[in-house]
Amino acid sequence: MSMTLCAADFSLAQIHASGQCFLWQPLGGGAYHIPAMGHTLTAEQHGDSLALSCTEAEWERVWRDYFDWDTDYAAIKARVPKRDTYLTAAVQYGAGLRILRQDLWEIIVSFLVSQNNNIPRIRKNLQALCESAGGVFPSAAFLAAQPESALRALGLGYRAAYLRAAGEYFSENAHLQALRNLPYKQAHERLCARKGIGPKVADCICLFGLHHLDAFPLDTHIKQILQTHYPSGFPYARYAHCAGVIQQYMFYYDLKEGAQA
DNA sequence: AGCCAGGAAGTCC
DNA sequence: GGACTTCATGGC
Repeated sequence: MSMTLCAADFSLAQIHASGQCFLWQPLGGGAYHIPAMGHTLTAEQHGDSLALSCTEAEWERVWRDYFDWDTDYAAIKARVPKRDTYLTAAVQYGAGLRILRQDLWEIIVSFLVSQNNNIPRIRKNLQALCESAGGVFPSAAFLAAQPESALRALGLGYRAAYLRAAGEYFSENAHLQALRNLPYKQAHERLCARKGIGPKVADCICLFGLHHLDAFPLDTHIKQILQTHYPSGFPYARYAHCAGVIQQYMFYYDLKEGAQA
């Protein structure tokens, strides 16, 4: 390890388990191997002590941004009123969560794979995709060149056709860049025009791939939570520009009852 | 055997 | 606009 930081509102274990990144490899003992942005990092956390395998220059150039280090999560948590006992508990439970700033293309692929799927199998599918691409994350051009049958052979099911179509469209790098330049609503609308991308997956791409914190993905967990704990409506207005983070606290809090590691 | 998983598309009305 | 149904796959 080449550097050590003091980490507040930050937990590698919680981030890894929270269903936003699927290729971290747990090494045991609080350590993770993290491939991202064309780099790799080994990170190990004990309490608020975070040890990293990178140089300070690489931290500043790559990982500081990736971990969303400079967003004030304490300020977001402070928006939750104490009388909201459910969210108060959820925020305390997932106090170390972050919305990583991951690569847009990786997020598009990841959440195409995620639809009607579960987290352990999403990991397996994405690992199989990486292995088929020679050990790196498959590029858009690579997916565009795959016969659908080759992708189905990896266990991707009907999502194989969606991945191929996305590969063809996003091989044009300008299409990725255009998304980055749009505000949330317009990015969401443009994403929904792609085959295999509906409202929920588009929101995940906006939140995790474009860091639009207004995005509020409504998956089966969140829909159920809203029915149970907010039958008269969720106070979206209270969480303007951070609803996506609040959503992530709720999602992660809900996972603890599910049997997913 | 049936239901669920970070859903979307197609087909009705 | 909504409410079904179908689409692969694996785990429980």
